[in-house]
Amino acid sequence: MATIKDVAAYCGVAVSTVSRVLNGHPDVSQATSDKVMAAVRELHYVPNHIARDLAATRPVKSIGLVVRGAENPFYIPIIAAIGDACEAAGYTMVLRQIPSGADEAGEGAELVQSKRLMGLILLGGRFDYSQEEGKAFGVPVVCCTFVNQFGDLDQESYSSVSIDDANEAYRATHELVANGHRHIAVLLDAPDDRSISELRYRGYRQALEDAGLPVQDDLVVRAPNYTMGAAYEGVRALIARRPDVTAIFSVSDLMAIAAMKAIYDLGFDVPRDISLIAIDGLESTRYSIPVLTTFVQPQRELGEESVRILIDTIENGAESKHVFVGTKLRRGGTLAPCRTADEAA
Amino acid sequence: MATIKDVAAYCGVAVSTVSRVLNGHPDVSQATSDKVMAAVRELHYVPNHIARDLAATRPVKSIGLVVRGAENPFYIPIIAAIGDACEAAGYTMVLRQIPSGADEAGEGAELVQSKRLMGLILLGGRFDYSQEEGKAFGVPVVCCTFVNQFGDLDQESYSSVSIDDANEAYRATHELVANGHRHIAVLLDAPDDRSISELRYRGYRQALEDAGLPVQDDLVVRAPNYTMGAAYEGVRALIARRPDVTAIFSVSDLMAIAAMKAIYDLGFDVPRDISLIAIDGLESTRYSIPVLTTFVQPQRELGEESVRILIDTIENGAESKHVFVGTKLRRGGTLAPCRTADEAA
DNA sequence: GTGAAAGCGCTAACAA
DNA sequence: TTGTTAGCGCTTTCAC
Repeated sequence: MATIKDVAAYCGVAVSTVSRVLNGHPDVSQATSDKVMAAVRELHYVPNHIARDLAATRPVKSIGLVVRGAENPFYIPIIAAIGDACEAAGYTMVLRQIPSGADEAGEGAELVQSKRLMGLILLGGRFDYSQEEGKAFGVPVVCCTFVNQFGDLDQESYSSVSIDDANEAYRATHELVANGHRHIAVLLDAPDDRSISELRYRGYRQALEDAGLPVQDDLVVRAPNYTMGAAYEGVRALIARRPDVTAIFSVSDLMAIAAMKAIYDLGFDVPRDISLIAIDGLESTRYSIPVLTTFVQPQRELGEESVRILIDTIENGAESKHVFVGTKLRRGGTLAPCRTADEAA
Repeated sequence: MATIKDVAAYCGVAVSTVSRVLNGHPDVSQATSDKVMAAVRELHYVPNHIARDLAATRPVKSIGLVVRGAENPFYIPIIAAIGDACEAAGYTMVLRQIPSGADEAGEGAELVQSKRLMGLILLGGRFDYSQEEGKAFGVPVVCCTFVNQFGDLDQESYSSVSIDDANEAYRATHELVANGHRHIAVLLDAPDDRSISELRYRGYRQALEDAGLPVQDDLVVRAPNYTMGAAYEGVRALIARRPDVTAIFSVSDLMAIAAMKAIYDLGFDVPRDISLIAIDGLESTRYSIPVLTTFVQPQRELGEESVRILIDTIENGAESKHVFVGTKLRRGGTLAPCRTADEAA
């Protein structure tokens, strides 16, 4: 494999000269530059990034992206947007996928140090980082799609870009209430994971309380890891124990799709018998029958804003900030007024 | 940031000693080892991968994965499987996502050289590599999910793991024929991209010919980039111009879902009026109503087998091979016997 | 405008 | 068992 030395030898100049033309430094004669470039092509020379990064005194523009649960299609456009934004800003993105159960704080810190990264974006992480974990990173951190709500981490020590989960869940649940629904179930992630699911659950409860409706445990369905299979089974069980349920708020699109199937398989109709509303806005749920009614998250914006904040912090020492991006209600066909509203009220 | 020198100085030994304990080499006294490990913890030392890789004389176990069109959910489980398999084999996976239009052969070659990778997996690539492109890699290459059918690349110069696209498409189309369908449309990717879509189109045509049915251009729907939106519009147009169509073979699950929606929105029923069959087997299409009938690809197996072959070639110089993995027909509810079979025949 | 030389952090002979 | 030393391929002063 050709090295910079080979190129230098090939055209009789010093390696430093080759380095200069390769990096577009001034003070190189056109003739030398041409000669070097010709040699580069001739020898099929490709710079070795490993050596380049090691030698570089100016910091290498690179950030890490730790994705927990990358099998979730919701993250795909976000990851793509982050990749594009990094590319555009001249940064290299190092991606690390970790299983749902893994410790992304530790993994992230290790990644940052071993690859000498200048910043870190956490996608789909936990909500309970400790102060110590926060300090271990040593570089600016942005939490994408979530806020560290349950830990004791200083809000000044990191940034975040997400939707206002509790509030959006409140809005979703309120849509159901406003349509006359009284027996409203909720489809959550596995028990007590101190995550997005819990925040949305709070919004759901608040909406019920504000409407003067009771919060009932047997209207709660918990599907471990947001899986469709678990959601499907959970909703079947729900309908069996609570045949009076007329609406379901799902914390994710995919679980709502599974719920729809469960309802259908039991011989009921969406939205005639049971209404459905969710949060996420996956592209594919525009093609469900009927179209899923859901609060669409601006996925690309979530990713782009995360990169913007991170780079601003890295390059200009900008203060940390926590931004909420808005969602947009896609009015599909899974929500209808409650037919039994009067008697149920 | 602490370096190996700091650790060495901290506990009064040479850097080589630190290096030895860090890399688990034998011939280090327990006492020294303990001392070093303590210092490592004390100083929060994390080895610098960049320097390590540069210095390593033994080749760094790493492979590249170039994914073209990573926004396709079909690839997610494959990427995850490849990542897991690499991890298990002690290899580092470097992922490069590139847009659908990009030149993955060039990108792949650049990636391999600049990061000094030992092998390359191409996911979702083109089908027409030239011999020259093949040589440019310089390391073993495995094409995952496709075979280089249209280029003039030697079959001995690379490996591949995929389904037998033409054959599976033949089977899918044949299922429709066997159910009495005579006017069978096909839902393809954008025009003439010399890709999977074309191979499947071949299988479709062959199946029709073998059944003595004509291959008609106006039964072909082409949706650029496999997008759902294009598939939806395309199928609406298809039904408008060919109201006699009773079945559609889609080369991908997602396009089939979009087709289903189009059929429904036009007031028709699946499978009563139009039957649907596809290839892919996405998890989420188990929850469509009715369940999509499709040939399920063993996604994890595709990824794992690719890694196995690549590493075998790297480490043992194994010969290149081309393996076909099988699919499994998931009999959902989108396929029914043709009601107009008699008159149409 | 160009070359010589030092070193980035680490590994791996080779000595001791 | 441990220390010394020479690089890995590149960037970057500092001379010339």
